[in-house]
Parts: sequence; C-alpha cells; structure tokens
Amino acid sequence: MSETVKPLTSFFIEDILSIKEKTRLNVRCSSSHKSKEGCAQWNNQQHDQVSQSAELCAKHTAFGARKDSIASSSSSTPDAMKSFTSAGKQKRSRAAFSHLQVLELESKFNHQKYLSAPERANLANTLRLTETQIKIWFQNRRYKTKRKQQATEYCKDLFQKSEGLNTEDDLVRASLLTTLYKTYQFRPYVYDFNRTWRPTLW
DNA sequence: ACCGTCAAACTGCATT
DNA sequence: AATGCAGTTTGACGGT
Repeated sequence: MSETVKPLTSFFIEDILSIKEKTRLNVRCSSSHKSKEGCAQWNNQQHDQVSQSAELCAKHTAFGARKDSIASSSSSTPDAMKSFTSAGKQKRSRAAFSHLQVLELESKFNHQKYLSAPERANLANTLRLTETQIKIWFQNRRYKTKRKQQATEYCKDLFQKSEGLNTEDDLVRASLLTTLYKTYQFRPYVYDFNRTWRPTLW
C-alpha cells in the first residue's frame, strides 16, 4: 500500500477505556505455534509489558481508532495466528499490526533500514511483537521500497522514451503501461510494446 | 457475493 | 546458524 497512513474512523469504547486488555492477554497462547519465538517468549515478556503497554495505549487513544493501541490486534503474535479448519487442519492466520505498531516500525525504518539483533529485540519488546515479526516486517518493507523505486525509475524511463513516440496509439499504450507499473504489485509479466507477454527482467 | 489490493507470513536460495 | 533478498501464498478488508 502507499506510505501514507489511512485515517481510521471506527473504534471500540473498550479500546478507549482499555478494558479489554486483560482479556486479550489471557487468550494469546491458546493455540499451537511453530515460531521459535512463540509462546514462551510471549509469556516472559507479558508481565513486564503490561504496564508499559497500558501507558502506550493511553497515549494514543486520542486517535480513537480500533487498531491504534499496541497489541490491540486480535492476532499480532504468531501464537494466535493458527486456527483450525473444520477438518482439524491447521490454518495459517495473518496478523494485522496496529496503527501504532506500524507507525513505530515506519519511524524506525526511516532512520535505519537494517536492525541489529539487540535493536530488533528491543523494538520487539517495545511493540509487543516477536523478533521474527520485526525481522520479516523490515524484510518486506525493504523489498517494497525497492519495488517502488524500480517502478518509479521505469516510469521515468518510459516517459523519456514516450517523448520519441509518434502515434496517439503509442502514447496511449505508454500511459497504460505506466499505470500498470505503478499499480501492479509483483509485475511477474508485462505487456510490452511488442504486445507479447514476457517475464520482467530487472 | 465477488473481486482487487494490501501486507504478514512463508519458501527457497545465497551470503556471511 | 542467522540473516538477507526475491518471489509467492494467503487472509483481511474495502469497493462494487
């Protein structure tokens, strides 16, 4: 998605009052986990972080958003991320980081693109996420930045080339391709000027 | 209900 | 072994 943070409008009264915090902490480790930094780590951190989290939550309730408080997400740790299908098969789940967690991550990322192990541990502790989640987030974030940059450069290049285009059809195609590059997430293939599908080479 | 988009988590391989 | 990157999978969510 874009770098900008969407304004959030919905919220629960419980979030404002932080009433649900205690309940949430109790259900975290109910399911099995595959991460090395799973439930045990969560249990160790939990006690020390309750007061810190409450403070952070209180600081940010002005946002009024349901996702704003740290750890307000129902499944922001891997422990809570495995549910089961009706067949009893383990189903992958996907955590939605809170607005505040993302803000903190983005802020850190703006200062440094890579974290050392202690820095990662510290940030994980602060945001009440696992170190793996922090690591993966930074990995994905770097990749996203790179893709964006490549798309921008490609569009710039296209624009320069389009100055040499003559027909209206060429210009329309160039414009469409530019839009495609801006919006398509993975760009495994592009429909190039020769109208053939081909793998992209970056 | 369906579809498209976003992003967390995963996989596979390379590097240190 | 830990971490990186590149690419893929998949669940949540918003728009229609």
